[in-house]
Amino acid sequence: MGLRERKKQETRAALSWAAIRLIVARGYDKVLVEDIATEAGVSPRTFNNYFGSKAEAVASRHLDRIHRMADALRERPAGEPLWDALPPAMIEQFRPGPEVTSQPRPDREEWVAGLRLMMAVPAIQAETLRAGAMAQSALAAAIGARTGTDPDNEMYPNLVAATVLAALEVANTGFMLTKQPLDGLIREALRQISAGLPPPQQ
Amino acid sequence: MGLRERKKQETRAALSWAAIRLIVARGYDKVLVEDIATEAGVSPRTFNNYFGSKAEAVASRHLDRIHRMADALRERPAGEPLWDALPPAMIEQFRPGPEVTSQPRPDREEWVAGLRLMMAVPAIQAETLRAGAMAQSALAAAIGARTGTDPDNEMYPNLVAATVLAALEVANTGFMLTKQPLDGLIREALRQISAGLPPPQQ
DNA sequence: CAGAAAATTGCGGGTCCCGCATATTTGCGG
DNA sequence: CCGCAAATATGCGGGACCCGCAATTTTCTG
Repeated sequence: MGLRERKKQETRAALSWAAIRLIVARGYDKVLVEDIATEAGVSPRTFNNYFGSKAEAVASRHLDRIHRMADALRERPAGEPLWDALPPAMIEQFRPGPEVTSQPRPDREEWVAGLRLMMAVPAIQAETLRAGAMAQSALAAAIGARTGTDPDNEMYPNLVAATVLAALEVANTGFMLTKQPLDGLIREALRQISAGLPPPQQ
Repeated sequence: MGLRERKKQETRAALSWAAIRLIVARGYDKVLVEDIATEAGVSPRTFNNYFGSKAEAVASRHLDRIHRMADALRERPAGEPLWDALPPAMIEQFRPGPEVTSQPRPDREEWVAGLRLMMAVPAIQAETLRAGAMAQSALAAAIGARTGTDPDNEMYPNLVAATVLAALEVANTGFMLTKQPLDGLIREALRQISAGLPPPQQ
């Protein structure tokens, strides 16, 4: 990857992160595209070269995370069973990066409250889900590679990918509502799925 | 439900159906809100009283379908195991209604091609997925009622609902790509999930 | 049938999103 | 090291969207 490509990724990440920070702080409709562009040091027109909407900019962080999950899954030990490899590959990707830890950390409560409000915006929910759907094929490819199945001709890897993302979404929602640790929720969701989701005690 | 409520539902359905028909025929960005409103016999402003965007109007059909799935699930025989009740409750909801069969049926190939194009529009993908997420809680409630679990305090019914919708989505995609019958794809997806999605032959 | 409640409509304006043309930056070969 | 070609950033303009608000019409209720 040349310097050109690298810089593009940086701009993209800067825009996405700026969008999230501003929207969490101020609320979705009190942030204009112009604000985000200024914060990231580019022109408003350039924002729309990278993202088709504010919501897409926000969701792109989620998109990247899932792509990293797919990569992480490929790099798990070769012999490891699929359902053992999945939890760590997923949970890893939630460690906060430098752009978070470097900043003067805002009040935790305030941040989560702002996050909740942001995720309540219809357009953001929609784009976040779409980001998942976009990355689903990458995840399916990684799963296919692990299990010797072909995503283009078999349902299996696609179904696992879709299901895993559904689990992630349920865990995320649970985290927002109950504040239980996210990693525990993810592990529990995957456990139930790999057990075939049997109805309790019957 | 009074006459008032009924009429609102009719208008809503008329708008959604008009949006779909026009967009499938002409393409997403060659259909204005004004066109849809005219087709349904209301003013453009009224369109936005019902839907926040063109995409939401399109997706509302999906939303209704999932709500009907939840209702159908509640009406399955009492003793029937959950994973036996799900496939028929879901598949039922794809029978074409009168608004489809009454119209002079357009060319089948052309229709599917238009549908594919419509579903390729990012905004429509996003809103369709969000419609699923919206109806997910209704589905979870129905599942909770069947299995004696509480969606507010337990992960199980929410996880099943999310997973079932993921299966539906994979089946739908498979249908779009391969033209295999949808009901078979749904049954197969649910079967694999209830079996715990084991990797093949190992 | 009259009054209240609800739905429809028109208008106005801020924002978005994109096409297009231009300017600027980057990478590359000589 | 230089200048050319490709990629990227920017400015401008306009069509469409989306929503608040207030006025009008329709529907329900007693």
